[in-house]
Amino acid sequence: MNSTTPPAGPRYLQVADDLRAAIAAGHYAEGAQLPTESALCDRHGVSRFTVREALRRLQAEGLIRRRRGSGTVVDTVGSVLRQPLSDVAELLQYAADSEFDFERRGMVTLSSAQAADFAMAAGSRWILLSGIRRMTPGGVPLAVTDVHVNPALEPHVAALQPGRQTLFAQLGLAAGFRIGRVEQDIRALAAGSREAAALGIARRAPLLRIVRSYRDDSGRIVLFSVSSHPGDRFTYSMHIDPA
Amino acid sequence: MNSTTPPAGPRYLQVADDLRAAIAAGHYAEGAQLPTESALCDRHGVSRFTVREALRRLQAEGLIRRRRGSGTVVDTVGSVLRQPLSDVAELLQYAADSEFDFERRGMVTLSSAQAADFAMAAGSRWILLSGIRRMTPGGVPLAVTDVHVNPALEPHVAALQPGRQTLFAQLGLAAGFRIGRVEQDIRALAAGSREAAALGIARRAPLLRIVRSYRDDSGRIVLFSVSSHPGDRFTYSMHIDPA
DNA sequence: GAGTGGTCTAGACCACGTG
DNA sequence: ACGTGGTCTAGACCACTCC
Repeated sequence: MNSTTPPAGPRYLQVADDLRAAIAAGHYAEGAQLPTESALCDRHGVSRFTVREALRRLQAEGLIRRRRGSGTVVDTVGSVLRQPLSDVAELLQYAADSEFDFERRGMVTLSSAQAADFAMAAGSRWILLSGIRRMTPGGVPLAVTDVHVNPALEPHVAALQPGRQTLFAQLGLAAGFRIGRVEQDIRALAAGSREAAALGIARRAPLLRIVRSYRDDSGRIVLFSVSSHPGDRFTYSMHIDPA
Repeated sequence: MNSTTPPAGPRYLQVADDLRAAIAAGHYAEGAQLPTESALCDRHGVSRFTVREALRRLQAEGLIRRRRGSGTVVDTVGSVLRQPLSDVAELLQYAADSEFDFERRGMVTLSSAQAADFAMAAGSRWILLSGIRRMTPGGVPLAVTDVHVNPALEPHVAALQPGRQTLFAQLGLAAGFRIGRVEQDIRALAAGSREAAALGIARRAPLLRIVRSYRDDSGRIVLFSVSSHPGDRFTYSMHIDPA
């Protein structure tokens, strides 16, 4: 037997997780210099390729900023309502920062109006779960969300748990598929009576509507969610880094 | 002297441009298989590292989709109002798909309310340009936009041209800086009288408000823009690919 | 000039999808 | 079984920033 235990996935993810945890633990403050690439190579006993792949991930998450000649610095802000979105990991992270309660509402068939609204196929059938997302349990509602699950996953729906894990991640675990592409459409519209009541805002108040579709790695739409956020309480934030 | 002319930047960008052009020219239809990595290595006479970096860019743009074991396929949709946003190149591409007319409105100082609204510093001073973005000249307005330019760039403002090039790109060319980070915040709010009149919608109708800040590579905010899109006429669309 | 990150090579082994 | 893309090594040279 070997003295080392290499259980987890790629090494660059382990390096990235290490750095992320160190930043979260406050070992590197905002604006602080991170170790150089060669230092990280030594510390983790990996090649520069691996270290650079790890740093690439952190940069995509907006956690660090890099400049040739200068080095790598921590570049993050802690505002809770900001939702940086660079990759799927970040998308899932957002879910972990808030609380989701839902109830099953049965099977639905999309009308042509809904289909156009959600960019989905008219007449398609889905298992509907409705819920509310809050920053803290019992706190101010951040969004009212309708989650539509592919009926093929019916056997796993009953086991879904509310909380800080995305339904998508839970279904993936239970049904054994892996994440593929995520698409999302964002628009503004006026609150209807249902959203107004659930969010505690006026009818016709501005809403931010986010429709996300999640595909597995074979391209099948596993579920799509329709989230309505009160305009005065939610800002969707993201960034893009060059190259 | 050598027979080859290596004028442009990194080789992976040349490879990426070649592939992008080939896809645009229809040599690879939507869903078609692209050459394998090793084939591209041979064709361009570069290492696999370089080819993979090129393919990584195209994947970030949403142009291709890759799966281990299967291969690389073209994966694009041509809908005009969708705005995939994976990197700065895509952001600039969006501008090229629409038409922007503006006029100079003079120097402004941000009130504390505006500062909070835009996530900028109160009391900061900017050169204000106001304009309207349309899909086609004289067509339906897509957005009304206020562009705030850093006063340090005053000498170059007079030379700015309306049209299909972003003001940011024009300023970068004129003032000689390079693109750094782009950040954007998206929220929903009710139209005021100015937006209503400019966009031809009702007062208090829902608006999608996008605030974008552009930094050069030293972190200075070169300009920020505040765009208001009519909720019933504009959907912001993006996607995220795994890993 | 010393040190940083950016680009690049020529190999290697592996996990996965498809025959 | 084979070919695909995913991960990884151990080097190298370069552009850039800072001292």
